Amino acid sequence: MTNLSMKQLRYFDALARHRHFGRAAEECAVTQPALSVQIKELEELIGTPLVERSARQIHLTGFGLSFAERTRDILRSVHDLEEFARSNNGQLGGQFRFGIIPTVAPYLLSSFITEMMACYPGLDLRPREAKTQILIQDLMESRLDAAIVALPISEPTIRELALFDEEFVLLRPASEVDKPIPSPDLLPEMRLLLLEEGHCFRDQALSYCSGKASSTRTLMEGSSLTTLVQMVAAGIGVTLIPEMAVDLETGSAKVSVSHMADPRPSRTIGMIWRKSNPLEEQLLEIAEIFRKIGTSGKTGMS
Amino acid sequence: MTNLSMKQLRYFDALARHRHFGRAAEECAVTQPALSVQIKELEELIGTPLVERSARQIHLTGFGLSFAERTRDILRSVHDLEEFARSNNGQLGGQFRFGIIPTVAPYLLSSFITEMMACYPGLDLRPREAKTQILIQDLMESRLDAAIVALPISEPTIRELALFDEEFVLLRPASEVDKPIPSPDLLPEMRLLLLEEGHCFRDQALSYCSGKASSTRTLMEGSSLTTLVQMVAAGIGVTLIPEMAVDLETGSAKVSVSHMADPRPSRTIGMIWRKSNPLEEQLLEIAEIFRKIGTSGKTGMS
DNA sequence: TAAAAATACTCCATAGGTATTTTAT
DNA sequence: ATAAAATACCTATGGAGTATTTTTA
Repeated sequence: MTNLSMKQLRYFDALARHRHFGRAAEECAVTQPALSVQIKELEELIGTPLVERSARQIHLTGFGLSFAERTRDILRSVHDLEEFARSNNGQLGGQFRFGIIPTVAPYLLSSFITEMMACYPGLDLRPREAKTQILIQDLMESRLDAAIVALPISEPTIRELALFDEEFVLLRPASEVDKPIPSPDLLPEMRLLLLEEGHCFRDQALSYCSGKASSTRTLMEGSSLTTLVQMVAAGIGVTLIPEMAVDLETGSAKVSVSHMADPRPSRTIGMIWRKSNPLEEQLLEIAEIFRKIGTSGKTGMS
Repeated sequence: MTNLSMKQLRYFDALARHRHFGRAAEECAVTQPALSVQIKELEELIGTPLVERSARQIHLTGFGLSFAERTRDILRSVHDLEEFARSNNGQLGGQFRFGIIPTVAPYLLSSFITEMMACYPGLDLRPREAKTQILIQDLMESRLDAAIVALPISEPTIRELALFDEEFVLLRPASEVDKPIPSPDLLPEMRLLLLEEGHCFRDQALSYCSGKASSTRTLMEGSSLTTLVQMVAAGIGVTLIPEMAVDLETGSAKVSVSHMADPRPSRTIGMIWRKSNPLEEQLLEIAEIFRKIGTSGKTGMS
């Protein structure tokens, strides 16, 4: 005698409803002896009679009645679970835990969530905003299913898919609007304002300046693009921001926006996930949604 | 592929906790391939991957996480059910639905319930007060597990167990206290007051009067012993009541209580249940409890 | 006597074990 | 190269079927 089995519960539930071994067996699509044996084993297993047998009609014992109620509850839960699973056939389901870096989140996350809710009504979305390294860590330790970051990230266990490029534009104080576009090398001398350590965008901007900036002591740091923009407006220096941040961040600030000379600086935004994730097909679908969000309204601007 | 099995849920739950096929298998006391196969079949059954396999570590998919939560809930319910059953090994459990006739209930039911609650703390007591015929009907149709009635009831499917006899005593107006004890035959002429049709006690009293009373038009009926006692006190007639009702019913009434001449009238109170009830042993225990209640404080009175 | 459940026995499906291969780090 | 899961194959358990007996109303 091992453990309670689903079969026993199903058979007993049918018996409790029909009060008749033959009809219960019919409902379960087995023969009467098969059901009888299972019920008997169930009673032996739990050590208490559940059924009063008699020739014409059977009854449940008082204990059997209580047992039947609980059994029914359990079977209902199991049925719900099966439905929950089947309604999800091959689809993404349950939770979708995804990360997004802070230099993208403010501009795309809300649209993305809106779109995702429309495409996957049952999905439990769990967004998380953090710097790239944190996201990669979370991804590899399975606290996230996917993340939106700047590529490449070059982790052997991580798959990366490029979605779109975004240009960096130069922000200068409004007073400098008519000055010529500086070369990348000159930016540090103009007091290039950067995000604080740890933001990938900082590194991307730095590398654009050929790394010279690291030897420059005039640059300052801010913890968000909004802060940087305000500092530029105050005449403290210049900065680079992703083009998609322009509308939101420069709306009321006294700054001038300029494209750098070719080759224009840019970064690649992409989605990453564990290579071992078996739902690659669904993740590609989601990546397409994000690509659509990231590129809409952009045509003609860059 | 048939239906979700308990085994699959147990294996998956272990896997979700250990995140390791080998250790999950160990916990389930099976080999790793056995568990792997079951998990794979579970995934096929529900049509969605639950687990991300990789060489060093495995993870659950977002859907797998949700599935694991529900699985755990179900297994907890099942475990509770098993505990509920085992805590009850061969004991009476769940509901105990019992009936009791109105001419016994007021005097013994409260003590009986108190005692039952002490002896069977987990038992869900469902008492029901009704006339004998109703109780027998309910018993045979399995709406009751047992009943306290006056014997015999002589139903072939019903087992009956005598518990104790109770004497009927004569109640006359207080003014008649010194008159001699009448013979049974004379009671109708003294205006014998009876319970209304359907009470077994009415029939028992009538049969004591040798059935002559049925041809007598002077008797009156009341719907409760209390009513009869009040009518006797008002001088309307005489009545017979069970001895155990004396204390409660005659406390403040102006009536005289007399024992009839030998052979004193009496009835047998007993417990009845379906012969098919498999818990006879437990029912006998309960019957003993009722016998104790019914005979306590009675010694020396009859 | 008849309806219904239990029992006896046989068979087959399937769960599980062992040995091995595949995979990913 | 190694740890871990998947696969292949075989065995044994146990669940289900058929035929029959027992029970009881």
